Amino acid sequence: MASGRKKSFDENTALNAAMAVFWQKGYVGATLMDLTTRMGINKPSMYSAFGNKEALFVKATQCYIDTKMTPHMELLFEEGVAFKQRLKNHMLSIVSMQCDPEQAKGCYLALCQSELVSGDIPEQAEQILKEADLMPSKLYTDLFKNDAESIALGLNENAEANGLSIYTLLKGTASMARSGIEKSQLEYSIDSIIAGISIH
Amino acid sequence: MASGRKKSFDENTALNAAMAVFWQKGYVGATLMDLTTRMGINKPSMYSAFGNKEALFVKATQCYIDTKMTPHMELLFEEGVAFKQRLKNHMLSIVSMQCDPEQAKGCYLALCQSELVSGDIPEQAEQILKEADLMPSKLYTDLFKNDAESIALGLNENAEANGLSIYTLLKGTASMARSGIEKSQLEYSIDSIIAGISIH
DNA sequence: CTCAAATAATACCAGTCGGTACAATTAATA
DNA sequence: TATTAATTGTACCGACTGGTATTATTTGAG
Repeated sequence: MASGRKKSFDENTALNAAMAVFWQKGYVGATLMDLTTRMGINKPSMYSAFGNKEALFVKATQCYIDTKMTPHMELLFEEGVAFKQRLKNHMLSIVSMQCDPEQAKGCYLALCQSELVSGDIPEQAEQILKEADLMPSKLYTDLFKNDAESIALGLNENAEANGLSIYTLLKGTASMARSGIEKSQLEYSIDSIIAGISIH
Repeated sequence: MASGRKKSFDENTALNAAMAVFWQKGYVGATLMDLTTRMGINKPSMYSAFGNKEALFVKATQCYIDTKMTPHMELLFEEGVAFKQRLKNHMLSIVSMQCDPEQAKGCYLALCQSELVSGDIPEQAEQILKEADLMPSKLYTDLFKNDAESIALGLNENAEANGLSIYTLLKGTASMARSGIEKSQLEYSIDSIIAGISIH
């Protein structure tokens, strides 16, 4: 059996490039020209490797979740670190990425989720974006509800509202980051929201 | 002198319809088809009345600022209302609009500002969006710096950071609102941030 | 009633969109 | 080395983009 011409590009490298484009331009705004140019391949190669624009987007989004979002989560459960400090470390880590000048500013997911209302996002893309939006809400709520220190502090009483407050502020920092604000200017708001939820 | 055929549509009504489309789809996502259909006119009428897509966008954006954004500001300076209560009233008023089911969810400006990074926004549109982003930062900072009650509470010490915290949270609520969350679920985060900035 | 001015409607323009057919290359197997 | 499978580059498709030329319609003034 003959085995054919070797692929001249690395799929994972190309996928990361596509992720960077969607991160910058969103789903609708990213054209196949933008994508294939940054991926360093041409259209037929993209279509044979990933299917179509929507399938590429789904894979790029999953890649973002796995490599850019999930890593911040373990900071919430670090042993030997006080609850509020864990919360702060987690949020600082996210804001740090949102403001990182080496990649697109803000949050890939927040950007693309804002496109959903337009009605121009195909079905599977819509689904993964909506699922990704539910995940943090649930995670934060569970944390406030179940963490021993959180319970000791009485923060489990308003677990859902506390979780939503954290998530809301992080969406705000994503938006601010996209407008070009520096990380150092956003740290204060993290302290504020953590202090604020401790009062109610 | 002959005076010609009467215009069959109201410019202000059409402009409000255009505003609604940009609010839903952003600048890039809003096509002339979307716009003219919702405006109830055809392309040549739009071009003769407003110039082109960019000029229409600039007018629609100014319309949003004047009719949808500015009205919330006076709540910050209402006589006989305590400082934190003024802050809360102001923020609740904004979140109420962001979640209003009668119009597009979230914030027109936040949505379109998120498109700036893509590089696909023409010059004048970019300018008005950037200016509109600086306005709230400055307003909140000045309020914390100069308001008598704010000074009495010591909140003028971190005026800029406090102002940025408020603005950041409101961008977060805009993003949450766009995802379809209810107003009642966001009120808690407002109390949290106001309580939080009082502590530092 | 005629004429001129302003509007509206239709049709069209070049450029770009996502997507694909087809032919030219490349490489391993027989 | 001939064959065959896989990837590449080029050229193209219909649909849609923002924008406009042209024609048809409506109006008030003379």
